[in-house]
Amino acid sequence: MPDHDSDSLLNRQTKRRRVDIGVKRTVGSTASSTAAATTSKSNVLRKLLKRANSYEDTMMPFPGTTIISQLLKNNMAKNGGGPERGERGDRGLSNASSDAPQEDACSNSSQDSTPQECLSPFGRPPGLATFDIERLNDEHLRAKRARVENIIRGMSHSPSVVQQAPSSPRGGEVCSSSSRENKRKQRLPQQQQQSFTQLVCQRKEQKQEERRQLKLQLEDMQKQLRQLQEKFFQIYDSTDDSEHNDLHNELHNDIGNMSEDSPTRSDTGGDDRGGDDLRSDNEMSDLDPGHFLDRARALLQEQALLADREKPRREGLGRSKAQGGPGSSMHAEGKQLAETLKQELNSAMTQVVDTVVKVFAKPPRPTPQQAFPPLSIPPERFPTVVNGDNPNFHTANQRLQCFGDVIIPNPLDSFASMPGMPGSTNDQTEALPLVVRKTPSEHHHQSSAVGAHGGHHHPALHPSSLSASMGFSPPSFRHPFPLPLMSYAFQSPLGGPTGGYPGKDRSSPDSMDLSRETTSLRTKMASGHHLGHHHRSCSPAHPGSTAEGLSLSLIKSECGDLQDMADISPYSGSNIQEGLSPNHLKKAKLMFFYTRYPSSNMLKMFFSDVKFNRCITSQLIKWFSNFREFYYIQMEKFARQSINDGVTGTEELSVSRDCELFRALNMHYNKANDFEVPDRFLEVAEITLREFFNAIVAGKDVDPSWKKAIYKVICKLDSEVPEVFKSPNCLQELLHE
DNA sequence: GTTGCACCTG
DNA sequence: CAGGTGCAAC
Repeated sequence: MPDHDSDSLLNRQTKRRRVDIGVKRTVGSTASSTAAATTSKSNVLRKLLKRANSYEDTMMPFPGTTIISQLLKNNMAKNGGGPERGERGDRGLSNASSDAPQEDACSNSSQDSTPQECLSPFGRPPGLATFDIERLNDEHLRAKRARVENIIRGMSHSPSVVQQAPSSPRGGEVCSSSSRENKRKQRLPQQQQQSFTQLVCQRKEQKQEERRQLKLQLEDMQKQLRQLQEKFFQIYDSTDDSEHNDLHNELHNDIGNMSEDSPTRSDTGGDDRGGDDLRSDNEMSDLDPGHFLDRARALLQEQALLADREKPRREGLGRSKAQGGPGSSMHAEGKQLAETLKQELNSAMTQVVDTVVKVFAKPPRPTPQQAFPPLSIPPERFPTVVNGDNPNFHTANQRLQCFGDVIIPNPLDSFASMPGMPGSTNDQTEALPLVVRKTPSEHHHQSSAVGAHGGHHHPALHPSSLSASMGFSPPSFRHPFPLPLMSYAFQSPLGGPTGGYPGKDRSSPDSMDLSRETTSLRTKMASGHHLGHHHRSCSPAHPGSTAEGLSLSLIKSECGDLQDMADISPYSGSNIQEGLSPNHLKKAKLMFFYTRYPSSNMLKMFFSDVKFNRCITSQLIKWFSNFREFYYIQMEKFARQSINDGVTGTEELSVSRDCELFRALNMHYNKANDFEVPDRFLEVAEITLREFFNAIVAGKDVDPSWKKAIYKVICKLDSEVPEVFKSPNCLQELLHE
């Protein structure tokens, strides 16, 4: 036994070393994943775009996509070509952005659209039924046919349709065609490419024309704004020059910026109104309507703010508008002017919106009643970009929103909830697109009561994932669905026949922004049964939060639901929680004073108010494992310390309630010190300490597995946990004694 | 194949 | 405290 043990443990040690390497491996994989991060970003985009494309193809396009596509394209352009460009840089835009990597396109197609598209250009034979089918086997002819089809299709497209297809923001500026077409084009010989290029140029011209129009309109708007400004400053410049100079400049810059290329702005994270606003205005072409709206909005707000600033100046620092305050005539006047300005700006903005919508909606597609009214995206969505948040993130999500919601009726009423909150930059809405409506059948447990269909979940959405990064502090809640989970769990039904969440998509740009818990959870979920082994990790705890239950309960329940539905049957009572709460943690810690190695059954008995599944069990076990870890670390530490202090025999070692060791332990397991630690624990602690002491003195600690013997001893020292702990209310009962 | 554990890491 | 990993026992 000892031999075997030492062998295996040595072996284990080497493994441990490998674990260390494994850590490095983790780092390495992290590195590779970061290296692949750019790739994955684009993967996600591609996926989304591809989906959009496929939907465009299959579902009959509607104007919304056109606009969105345009927006996205602009956004992509703004982001310095976006991740796509970065990644595919050498694939060359020169070779026409149509040069979508074939394999990639294929894989995408295989995921979300019909496989044929990938296998053969004849995925959509109808238009060419007259061709001899028998010759399809001939590779050459096949390619030829593809070319012809392509040309025919291209010619049959009305120029304005160009706008409709290009949803590929991957810089499909020149050849704005769908990815499928891209695939085709790949196979085109050069001569054919030429005629196609002609087409492309035609379309480009058309686009330019539209841009010109837009530009004109925008210039018009700028004029109006300037007039308003001047009007405004005529009055106020004299009152407080120093104060207003900044804003004045800002406003002027804003005006200037409005005609700028949005890309530049977004590249710098948004708020670059620094003053290089005199950039050449040549390429108005990439003007982003959303951005324009945003700027207009910002302008409006600034002017309103400007007007407001006058008041505190006279009334003190209060931010309240103090309408009834002792207003001077100047004050009232300013206020009135501000109101007027607001109104005018509003109308101006409305006009702009209408214009832009008109221009972008121009493509002669019928307007199906779609759940995605053009530009129903409130301008408030865009300030986030300007505000300096990661533009990639937002734009990516906007894309998600666009494409995802286009297909599925907007699941979260996200739009409905947003108007009326100008400038609030409702952060959680940014991630809403990640949510896909859950089908009732998939979520028939308590969680369904959480409001999958209620539409009220988003205020507390993904508390676990976004609260940390965005300072979003969820109120007490019966948590909503954890978004990443949902995005995983229900991706499959939506992902087309092949379905499934691409396992390789480990580090999507979105997931990178999410908490690691949920991210890795999704990862694990995605990896299917591979998580079987260490599923315990599937429950991100949320100790920092005040509410009980928290998101972890739902996530856990998700975990349980998805992994073993069978485990959760016995509980349907209303008192059964789905997850472990901070109180459960506290209780577990107190239980540790009695038992260091509780069995699963014991845990189930003592946490009877929790709906057990494998995840819960694992989490509880993990808790105790962590407790032990801390416990043994302390023991070793104090044993070594006492050795250093000159202690020579174990009889000198004792653990009393006032010794440092005990205080450390008590602080850990009984922080509030509102529980009286049983004497038995002191005994066990003393024994443990002495075990460590002896082992260290004997030099056993050179053996990498030297602790194992100690563990063996300690695990036998568990004592009965008082019945009180079986009560769900044990904490109250215990702590009030 | 599952489960529980220790270890390491963040 | 949780994630991840390897290992061992069942």
